[in-house]
Amino acid sequence: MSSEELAAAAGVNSAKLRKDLSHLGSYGTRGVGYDVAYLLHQIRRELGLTQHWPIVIVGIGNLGHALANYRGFAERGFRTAALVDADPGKVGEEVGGLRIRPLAELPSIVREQDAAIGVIATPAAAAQAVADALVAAGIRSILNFAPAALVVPEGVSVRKVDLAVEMQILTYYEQRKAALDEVTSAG
Amino acid sequence: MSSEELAAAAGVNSAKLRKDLSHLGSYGTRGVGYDVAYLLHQIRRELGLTQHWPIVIVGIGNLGHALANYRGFAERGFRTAALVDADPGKVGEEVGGLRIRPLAELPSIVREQDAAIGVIATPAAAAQAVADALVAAGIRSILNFAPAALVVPEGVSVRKVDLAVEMQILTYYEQRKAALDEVTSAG
DNA sequence: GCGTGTGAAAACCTTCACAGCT
DNA sequence: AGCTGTGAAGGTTTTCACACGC
Repeated sequence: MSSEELAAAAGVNSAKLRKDLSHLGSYGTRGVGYDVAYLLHQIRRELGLTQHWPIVIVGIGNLGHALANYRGFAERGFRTAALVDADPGKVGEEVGGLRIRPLAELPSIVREQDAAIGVIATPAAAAQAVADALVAAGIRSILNFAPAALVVPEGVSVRKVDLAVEMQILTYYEQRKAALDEVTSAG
Repeated sequence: MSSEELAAAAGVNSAKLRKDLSHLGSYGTRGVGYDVAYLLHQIRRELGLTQHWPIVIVGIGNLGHALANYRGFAERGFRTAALVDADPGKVGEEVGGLRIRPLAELPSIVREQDAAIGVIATPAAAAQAVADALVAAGIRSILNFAPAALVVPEGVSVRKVDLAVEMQILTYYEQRKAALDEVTSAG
């Protein structure tokens, strides 16, 4: 398959796609294109998608529930190793085949399961304390769904997903579209 | 508050923060800093966060459930106007105080509720068909949680949130950290 | 004196365009 | 002939650094 076709499928410029792929090495054939299966294998290897990563979800509210039951993770190389909640009323409850465990067990969970990623699905007010607990337990990668800016030590990676912000970005464009419509119909 | 303090809180460079704010106008005072309350008001106005936006959630599985019950939206100016699912078995069921409605009702929902954003929380296989239905119903902004690249007409905005990709980015860094550790301990 | 607002410089990213391999 | 891989060009974003107003 040519870079032109791959780029069209991905919605990007073909030169960009070729340059990006060139960072992995020369896996294309001039005059022919790319062997998609081989390319996928190389990309997976480079991105570390060939191994399975155990994750710990903290905060089993609505979002935590959804994440615990989400099939997409397993399909993409992630295994939900444990569920944790600070609420003693929730501890012991079973969600998606896993028993909810207390925050205090984080260190042993991380050790036993060799957990690589902590997912924070708590309210914003609890997020920093949970992040501190995850880091203390040995976690070095955090995916944060709480609308809070986390402070973590050097060497710990944090990614934040803020659902409301995603929508706000859409409404910003929506507003601009509306303003543009007005100008257009007036002019 | 100075740009230095605001930048530290946001985790960015102070010059960048000042330049970004300057696009909204001159809301700071030289030698003093910014009036945070006034600044927030100006930012909210510019970003269109002063009005409430009705949203429609399509696909009431685990994620759809979580989104329907998520409090964070209301706090940030979004109102869940309707829940929609293609599964006749789910239609009529009540989630978060709203009755699930069939896909066929999308046009009337969008008209009656003046819905601005469609949220796709379906499996990947259904995502394009749902997007087409949303666009046909008059929606011009889509937030897509399905791991699928949507094709939409000019003038329709799409944002994609892929939870597995977020984790893959973390594991990529994790892998690089591990490789670096090896080199360091070997050298 | 202090901190904003902003030209200019530096860094970074994307696209062009074509030499070179199949 | 056709498509990759990549220098060079063009564009955008980030940072620097300082004139200017409080």
